[in-house]
Amino acid sequence: MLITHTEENYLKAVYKLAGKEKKSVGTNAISKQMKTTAASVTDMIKRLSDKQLVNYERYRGVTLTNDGNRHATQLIRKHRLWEVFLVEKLNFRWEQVHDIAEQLEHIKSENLIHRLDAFLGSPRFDPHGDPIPNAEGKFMLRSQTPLSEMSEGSSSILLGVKEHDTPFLEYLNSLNIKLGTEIRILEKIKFDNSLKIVVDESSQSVISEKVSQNLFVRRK
Amino acid sequence: MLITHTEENYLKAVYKLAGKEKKSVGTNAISKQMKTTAASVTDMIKRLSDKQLVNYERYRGVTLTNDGNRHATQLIRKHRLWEVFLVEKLNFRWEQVHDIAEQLEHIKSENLIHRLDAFLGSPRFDPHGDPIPNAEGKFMLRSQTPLSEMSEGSSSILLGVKEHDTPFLEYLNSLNIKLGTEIRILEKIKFDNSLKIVVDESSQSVISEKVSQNLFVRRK
DNA sequence: TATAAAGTTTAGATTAATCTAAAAAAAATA
DNA sequence: TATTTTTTTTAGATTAATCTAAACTTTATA
Ligand SMILES: [Mn+2]
Ligand SMILES: [Mn+2]
Ligand SMILES: [Mn+2]
Ligand SMILES: [Mn+2]
Repeated sequence: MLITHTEENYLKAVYKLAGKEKKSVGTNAISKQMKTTAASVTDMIKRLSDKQLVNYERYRGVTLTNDGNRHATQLIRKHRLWEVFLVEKLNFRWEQVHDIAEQLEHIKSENLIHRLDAFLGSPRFDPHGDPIPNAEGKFMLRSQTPLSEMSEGSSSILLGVKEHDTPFLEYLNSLNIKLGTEIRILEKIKFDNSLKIVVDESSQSVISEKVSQNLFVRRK
Repeated sequence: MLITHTEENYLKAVYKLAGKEKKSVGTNAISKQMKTTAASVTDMIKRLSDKQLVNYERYRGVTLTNDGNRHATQLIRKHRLWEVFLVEKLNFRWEQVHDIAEQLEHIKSENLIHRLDAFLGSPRFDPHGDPIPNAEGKFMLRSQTPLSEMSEGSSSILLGVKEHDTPFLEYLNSLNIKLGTEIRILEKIKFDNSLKIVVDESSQSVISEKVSQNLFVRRK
């Protein structure tokens, strides 16, 4: 059964919004994510439901079927593998790859993705620290904590970022923060939960709570 | 100005059918190439004409404008670079890459193609021996002759193939013929112009005139 | 050169994907 | 519980890309 480019993007949106609790997703939430209108979403949901990719009842929101979930997971696999390719082989920086991967993830060829994976050495994480599901759709989980929950005086290593948008990643570049960087919390400012940090035991910065919530770390 | 996936495919079709003499191309020829109907072609041609990508006069056929020609050439550049990537880096065989490259050629990112070209070492020819235009759209020309025009007793080296469809390339594989292979003509059969050949001074075969017309060689 | 054949365009539909505006249902709240 | 607010759906259009059938032009040929 052929799934269009657009249908694939809706599946990804539902997957993302459902979270790991796989909760039911509403029309408005999808329309916001997809930058379309609620009316368009209702239309598309009916189509996905006809194709047995989502479970749908009027006014009740949608969940992915097993088929839909599998398809969404494979899209994420492709997206993240292409991001690794772009960074590792073509020397793109982590803030440049997402939009190109959004296009590449729709290329249809099982053989291609199988060979790409092998060429890259079956990476387990993408350039933003997100896990890459394997061919069967299984993710490698690892324990990570938002930096915002670490205590004053602690040192940790950056494992991943929550948001991947370019301005945020460029901001991290400007602070010399990248995957693997050590971050020590000098002081937590009580007033707004901003953090005074030391990056790789060299440069000192202050970051807002919002930034610290978007940095996933492990205790060093 | 945004050019759709479909519009790009029509531009490529016109480019191909016009040949290097850049002759005017008719509606039926395009519909055959694109596997659509003449009516669809007329419709699309009007759209391309509105976008100044083709010159069009009713009942008179179309030619590419400079813009259209530049765009078509860049598509061919992308297609052929991706084919090189698939063969050189992902170990695909030459008969497997065309359909995947048909998808990859539509990925939009100048930076991507620039880096891909560098990663591949700026190859001048693709896995089928077709020249890859440079970033300015210039092709490297080289003199090559169809094997069908070589004389009895001559030895030559395979530089390229005219058709790239999978069954033809698989047939060549079965004859141990690939780019760089030496082909010596033992005998030209007068009746149907089929050729008795020796491949790499080891295996002997008979190929039809049609096959020999699709093999481009240089005298050894 | 008149007629037939080939090639091309127009007319009118269809499908996917989108929109705005209005109606309907569910959820929140007074 | 009645009313208001929010969310979702339906109705009706629009645009890109496609089709079939019919009309029209150009080219070939008798
Ligand atoms: Mn991404
Ligand atoms: Mn990523
Ligand atoms: Mn090709
Ligand atoms: Mn090729």
